[in-house]
Amino acid sequence: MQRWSKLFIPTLREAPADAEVASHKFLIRAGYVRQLAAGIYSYLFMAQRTILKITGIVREEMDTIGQELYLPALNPREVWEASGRWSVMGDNMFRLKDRKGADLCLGMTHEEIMTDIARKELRSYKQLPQIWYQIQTKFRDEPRPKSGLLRVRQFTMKDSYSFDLTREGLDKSFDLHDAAYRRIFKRCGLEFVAVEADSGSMGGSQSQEFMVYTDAGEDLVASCGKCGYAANLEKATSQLAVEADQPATASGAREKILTPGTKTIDDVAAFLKVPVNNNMKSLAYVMTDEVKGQPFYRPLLVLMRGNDQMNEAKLGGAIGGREFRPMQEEEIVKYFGSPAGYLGPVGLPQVTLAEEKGKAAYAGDDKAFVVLMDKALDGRKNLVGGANVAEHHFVGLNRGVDFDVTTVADLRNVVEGEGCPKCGAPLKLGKTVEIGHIFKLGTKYSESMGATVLDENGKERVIIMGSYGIGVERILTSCIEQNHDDNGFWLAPSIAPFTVVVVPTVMKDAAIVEAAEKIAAELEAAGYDVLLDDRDERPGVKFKDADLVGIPYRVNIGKLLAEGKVEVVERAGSKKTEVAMAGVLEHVRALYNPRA
RNA sequence: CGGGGCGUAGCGCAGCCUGGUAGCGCACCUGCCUUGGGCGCAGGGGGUCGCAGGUUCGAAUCCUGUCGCCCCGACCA
Repeated sequence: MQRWSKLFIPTLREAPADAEVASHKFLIRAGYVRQLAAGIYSYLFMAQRTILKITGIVREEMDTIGQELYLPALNPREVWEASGRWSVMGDNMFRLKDRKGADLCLGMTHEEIMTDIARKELRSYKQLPQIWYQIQTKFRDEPRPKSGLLRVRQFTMKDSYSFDLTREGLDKSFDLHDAAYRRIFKRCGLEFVAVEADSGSMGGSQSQEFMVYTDAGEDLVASCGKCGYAANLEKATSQLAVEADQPATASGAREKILTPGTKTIDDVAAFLKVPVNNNMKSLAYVMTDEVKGQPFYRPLLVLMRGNDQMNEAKLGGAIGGREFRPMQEEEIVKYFGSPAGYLGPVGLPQVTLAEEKGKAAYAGDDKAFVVLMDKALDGRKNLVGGANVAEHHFVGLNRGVDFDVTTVADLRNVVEGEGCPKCGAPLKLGKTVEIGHIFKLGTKYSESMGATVLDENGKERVIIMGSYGIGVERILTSCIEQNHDDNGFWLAPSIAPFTVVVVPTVMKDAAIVEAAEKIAAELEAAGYDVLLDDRDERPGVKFKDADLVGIPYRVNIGKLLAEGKVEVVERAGSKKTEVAMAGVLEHVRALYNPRA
């Protein structure tokens, strides 16, 4: 049992002005955390207690499928060079030098270190499969830390890695994680969805994210209430309504039209009286490419329907993970010979598509464009597009006649209400926070770093890996986002810093204090984490604090004691019940039994 | 990286425009009072006005630089 009067729980009546989201405000107000710098927080007593409970649950579940390790956060450059990520990670990686001038970094994730152990130690297929996990601090120099503990530069991650000989083995390791993650999040009291996701810069094939719906989220998830389909916007697709094409021009060929002052798609559509989606908008980018090891910038043109939004993750995937950025004004003039607003694919020099080690390669000089077309434009006729001449657009554009494309790909963002790709029911879009991510890495790291074993035929085989993460603090923040009101928040008893707070309303009343002590001791003995609010404060202060700090159950001992009763309050829903002294334990146990 | 905002007591803010040596509420300390939803009264402690430089007799206030923090954007050409 802990006594509030002895603890450091610095609650605040007001939240700092710069706190925006609920979890940030309440973590500060409830005395859980204090900020040290942008995206760097100190966890005080209450936060640390719940973090320990969360990691306790994570550890219990992970121990059923793997083994816990603990790896260095301070990493030498060499390990990250071995995988190629020393340069890929860019400014997101914290870097430093030791006294000898050698480069070090702070780990953002631990594929490299785990793979390094595997390549040095694993020799035989008989040692596989392995699942190794750790709970470690991760460091990421986020370009923009925000929303309290939601996007930070230092945080706790449970990360695990699986090592298998076969694809089937990887599938099994993946499924084990999927099941363990569901158990973990459920035990933490979270509502979550598992969604198809983009595997991003980590590389890999199948990828699944665990998301929590909250307005504080940064990711959009498209989901179908009918069949259960759910996917990150970076991956989501939909069934689109068929749209009517424009009739061909009178001549049957494309025609160049003067369209003065029409710099946006909407302007053009209105001017020509053509539906926006019969317009083809041209987005200009430059991408990094290389020929024979020589890197250079290559122009990239993306063709989309007028109303559609391009998704950068999808674009990145469509160009094989090459880096890209929007073209700047001077570059537009240089590559297109036209000012922005009138760009189109007609007459541009274009690359040819080659195949290199199973990866798409582009052949052509540095003036040659890669032209990508969104799938929604596939088969469309007589489109409107820029003429690469100021104040002019073409009508009657047709692929194969007026222009060619390098690749057709799904590049657009799904819009709410479009048909589910599986069952056709309308899709919903919701903001979410990512709390976990599991994916099949394949051989990306084991191959580049040389992690191999001998199989039963004595043949060298590259280990097949998976990588799996959980953001520990995000479990806490998500719980608060999902369970709060104006007065504070409540956590699931499994992760709350205390399960019950016992509140004697008047400390000068010996009978009340005695009864409170008795009840607190009784609950403690029954396995509850009990906080006794023995502060000499007015009842109102104690009640306000109790509501604020996330404890799911409260027992008030006060004026009802004259009748031999106390009051049990369930924080979620604020349900109050009068209970006889002797029945308190039984009543609370019916709400939650820590030993069940 | 682009744009915007803010740095004055632990928290929330005023003062700055129009320079004259810093204030309010909450919190904190002492005493009295009160005791079921942040009670009341009295007294008290606490601030390099983010930092550096400049202008001035004099700078929280004006100027320059710098650091920090927050928000928006970094797809619709």
